[in-house]
Amino acid sequence: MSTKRREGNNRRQELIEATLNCIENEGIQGATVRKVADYAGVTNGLIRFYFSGKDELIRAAYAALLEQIYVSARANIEDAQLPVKERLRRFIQATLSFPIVSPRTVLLWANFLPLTYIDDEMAAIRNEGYVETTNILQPLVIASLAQENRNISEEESQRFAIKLNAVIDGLWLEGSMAGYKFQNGELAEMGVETASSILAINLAN
Amino acid sequence: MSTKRREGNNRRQELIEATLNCIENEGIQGATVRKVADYAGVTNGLIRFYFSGKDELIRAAYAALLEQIYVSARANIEDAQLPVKERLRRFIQATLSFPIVSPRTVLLWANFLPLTYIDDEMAAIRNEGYVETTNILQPLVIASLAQENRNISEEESQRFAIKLNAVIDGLWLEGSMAGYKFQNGELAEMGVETASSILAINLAN
DNA sequence: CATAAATTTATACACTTGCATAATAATGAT
DNA sequence: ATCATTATTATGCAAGTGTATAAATTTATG
Repeated sequence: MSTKRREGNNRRQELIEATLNCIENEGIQGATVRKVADYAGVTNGLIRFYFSGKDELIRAAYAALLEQIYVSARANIEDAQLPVKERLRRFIQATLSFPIVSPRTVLLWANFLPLTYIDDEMAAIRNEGYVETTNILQPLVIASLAQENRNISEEESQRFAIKLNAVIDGLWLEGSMAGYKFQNGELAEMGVETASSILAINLAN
Repeated sequence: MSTKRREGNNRRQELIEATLNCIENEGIQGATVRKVADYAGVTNGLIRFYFSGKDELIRAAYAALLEQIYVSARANIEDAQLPVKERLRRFIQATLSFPIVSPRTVLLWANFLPLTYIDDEMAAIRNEGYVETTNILQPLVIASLAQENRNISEEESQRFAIKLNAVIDGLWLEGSMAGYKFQNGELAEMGVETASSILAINLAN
């Protein structure tokens, strides 16, 4: 095989992407160093040049996946100028749209999840982003209800956040695995509707 | 090793249970025929006496898991004498209680899920029970709302069922993976509350 | 209790796995 | 152009994989 050199300095990122593609198509058990190398169009030895071993590659791929999800989820809600209710609505809509809603994302998530119960370092990667995501909803809930002069306890707001989070996760699963059931934007619409019901507030625009 | 013979005719079931235990603890990649045999306290050759190969063992284990989930979910709702609202409430409560809510169940579910996208026979096993479960909620929704003289379209009832299913799935995930957050029965209570909000009906007793 | 059938173990084999190491090729500095 | 550095391939190895097969043990049957 002829030795091809990278143009930029993106081999490491390419290998991570190849890992995700391989896991998506072959499953975590099918993701061997040789198959990942195939997906990247290189030979297996190269992986050990950029990663200390397979474990580090898998961990890097998991971290990259979570990062991609977080970036998509937080799109458009950072703008502090926006009304709170609109930020809450946008968060729900973004989480219930492509690319978060897709067979690929849910498959990768499901493949990695068990590893976080076996490998402590994988658990740490998961927890890093977990708190972050959890703490998005609760402040938005508190602020949105405060706008309607509804002041709720800390405990109540936490339960609201958990309920909203559950609806979003459940619709994400259903939309990702049975996407043919939903028209464009329908899933996000149902998410906003349900969140409105739970909070007894009108989030639609 | 001394050859120990079974008392009853339950070796096959024991091997399936051992497979589930092994996958729960070691993940699907760690579930080799030798490790499964260890979990069952036999030697690896025996697996081939009861199953045509590893694939059949995995499929049997997946089918057994789904069966266990379905049995738990449908507990107490078969009784046609019960008021519909109570049957709906019981279904939600059962799905949001042990053993469906547990790290084991969600871990096994996550480990098997990717296989249903790779192996057609695994996909078939999943689909067998899928329609069955989906069709539980929608009739209960229609009947519950009809009791309040609210007649809804087929499409509307379907959307309600999808929303309820999403809440249940999402709470199931959260409760299984972060069970420490919830007191006894709290998860089921939140499920019934949320379902009540979505349907604009009082399901609590 | 002797013999056949059913169950379980033991062993071997070809193949795959992650990883190590050496050889080769491409790049950059001077 | 030369040479050191970086990147990539090629090759090999020890351990683990699923599976096949024969041997051993237990149970059932007469």
